[in-house]
Amino acid sequence: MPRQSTPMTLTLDRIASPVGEVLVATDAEGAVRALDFHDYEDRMRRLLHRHYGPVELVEGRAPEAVRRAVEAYFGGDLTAFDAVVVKTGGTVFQQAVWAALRAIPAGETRSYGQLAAAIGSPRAVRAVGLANGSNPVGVIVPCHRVIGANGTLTGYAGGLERKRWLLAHEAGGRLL
Amino acid sequence: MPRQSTPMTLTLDRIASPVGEVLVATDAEGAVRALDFHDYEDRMRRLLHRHYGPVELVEGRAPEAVRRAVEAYFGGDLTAFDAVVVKTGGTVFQQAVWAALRAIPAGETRSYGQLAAAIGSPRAVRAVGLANGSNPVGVIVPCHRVIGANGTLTGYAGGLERKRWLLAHEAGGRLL
DNA sequence: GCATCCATGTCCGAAAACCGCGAGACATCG
DNA sequence: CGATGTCTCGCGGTTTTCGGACATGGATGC
Repeated sequence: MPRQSTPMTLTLDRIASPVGEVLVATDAEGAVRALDFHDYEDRMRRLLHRHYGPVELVEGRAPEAVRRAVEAYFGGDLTAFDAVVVKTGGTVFQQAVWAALRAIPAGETRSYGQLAAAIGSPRAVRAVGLANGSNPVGVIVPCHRVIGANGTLTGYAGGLERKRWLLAHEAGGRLL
Repeated sequence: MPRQSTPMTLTLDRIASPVGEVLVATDAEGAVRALDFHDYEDRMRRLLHRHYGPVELVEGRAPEAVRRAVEAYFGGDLTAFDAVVVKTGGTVFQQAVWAALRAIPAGETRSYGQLAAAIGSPRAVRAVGLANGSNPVGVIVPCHRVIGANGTLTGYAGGLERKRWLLAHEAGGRLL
């Protein structure tokens, strides 16, 4: 619950993708603070507000490196995000989860339990799901690579349809 | 509710005064973050923790300018604090109250109602009292200059005895 | 004057509700 | 029998809600 009074300013860009327009919020240093799909803009704002307090979003272009990475990823270069810098708020636990997410290579998946174990809290499975669901930087921080222990997709903030698409995209044609 | 994980480090100095030893916590820039009397050290730590999360206090000397100001004030130079920089956390409301406090000249007093009106929330009288009571920077931010509408001293975090002394000190012999 | 009572704004701490899970217990159906 | 489905319950972190507390200040009634 941030109590700061000085509002934070981010740049909001919109980039086309096969699964709909993507919103990207970058800060003054060019780090990505949020990424979401256009039909979840209010959710994005809510998350930003939760973490940083009052946030002002001004429409504008994200740094070219970021734009190129997004387009490259959707074009098929699955490692395009490796060099992108993201910055997040959130609790210690959430940061741990999100960091662990970025360690999952494209094309692979993990179960919520595996992820929980990876951060040292093997029983915090549901908490992982919760943290996953409040990930502000979609796609780049690949919360879509986490699925149920039995292979079910279970849920995705951008809609299960997109989760399915992303996983298929990353599988490159292999299985589902 | 600060969620930062990196602990903050402050310098804790002790300065003698006619009403007992005074504790002063200053940050790396030399700004005063807390000031309290020695017999309320735990309260000071509690407030610091509330505002900044984990705080590490290392014993050491405050900047000379701060030390001199404290000694000068207790020596009779009532304007000695004017140039001292204080920095506080707290909610928007609290910051407003504390800012309004510093605008009260030495030798004068205000009622809780007057202060509430001054910050634009005329009915937030009790809230002002509450904010007053959680002022981390005693004496410099003169919460002791606020008294009941009928002239009662009503309360002081450092003990009513000290409040009385401070007001008498600032009145310079005039009345009570 | 003095005791009582009440409306008031803000903040804190405790408690409850919320979940993008997962394991186990059963039931069902070939 | 085994594969599959539904259900129940415990799990842990976060968010939300709620109940008091309070450095007041008026309005009342004696």
